[in-house]
Amino acid sequence: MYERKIEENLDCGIYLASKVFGGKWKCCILDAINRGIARPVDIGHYIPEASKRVIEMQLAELLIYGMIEKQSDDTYPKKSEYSLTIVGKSILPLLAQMDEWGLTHAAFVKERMTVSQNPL
Amino acid sequence: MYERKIEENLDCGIYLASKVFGGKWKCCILDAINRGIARPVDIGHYIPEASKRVIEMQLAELLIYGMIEKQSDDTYPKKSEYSLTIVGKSILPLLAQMDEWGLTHAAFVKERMTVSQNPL
DNA sequence: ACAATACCCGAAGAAAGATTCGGTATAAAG
DNA sequence: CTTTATACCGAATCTTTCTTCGGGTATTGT
Repeated sequence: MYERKIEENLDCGIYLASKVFGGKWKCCILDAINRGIARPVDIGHYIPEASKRVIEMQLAELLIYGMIEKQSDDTYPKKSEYSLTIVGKSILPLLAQMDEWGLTHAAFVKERMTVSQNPL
Repeated sequence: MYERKIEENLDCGIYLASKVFGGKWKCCILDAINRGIARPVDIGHYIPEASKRVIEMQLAELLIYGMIEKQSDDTYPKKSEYSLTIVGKSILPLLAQMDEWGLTHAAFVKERMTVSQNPL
């Protein structure tokens, strides 16, 4: 079984928050589910750049953290549906603000990145 | 020179934002500088868990992105001082909110993590 | 001279995270 | 009976990020 090597600081709010929704596509997944895109296949179509596997893994994480919940009727082909929990919904305003900050300052940041030659 | 393999999407505000302040200690560094802890040595003392090197690297990144600026009078031993730029200050409310969200839901998340046996 | 201090940098390797590929399960449709 | 569809999981490999260690520079104090 996998065991983390480097200690975590879950008492830092920012650290905990970024653990919960800091994966490569978690924000997009939450956004998709919030828009009613409930099933893994459809989330995959909504975010075509993300690999199928990472969506599965991050859905699993979000489930563990209690950000989303799953309804899975056992008809076949399986049709799992995910929805946001109350706690899951509570981060949406935060994501919206991050997005807004990013879009507002995108030009500034890009400018700075090209001026200094470093590719970060 | 290091070259990124995987394409980035800098047009997503969240992606850009997390690129700018998403490193392991960038938030803490910004917090420190905001509190007037201006010099690398002192930042290091303020965040003893962070390695010296990562602080240097993340300071350099924040400088490139224009979140902080450097005053370096060339007396010796060198005394560089960092301060937040206007743009750098503009993310502070966001960080405060992330921290608040994290602290508010820390107990919930930790509970969920222990109930499901997975160590993430 | 020479240590001490403070900042910065490079490079090797470890750790975390993502990607890729393959597999399981089940039932309905062809 | 074979194919198709959907969800999920495991493992190898690759990419990115962090750690660790060492070095360089230039001044001040001994």
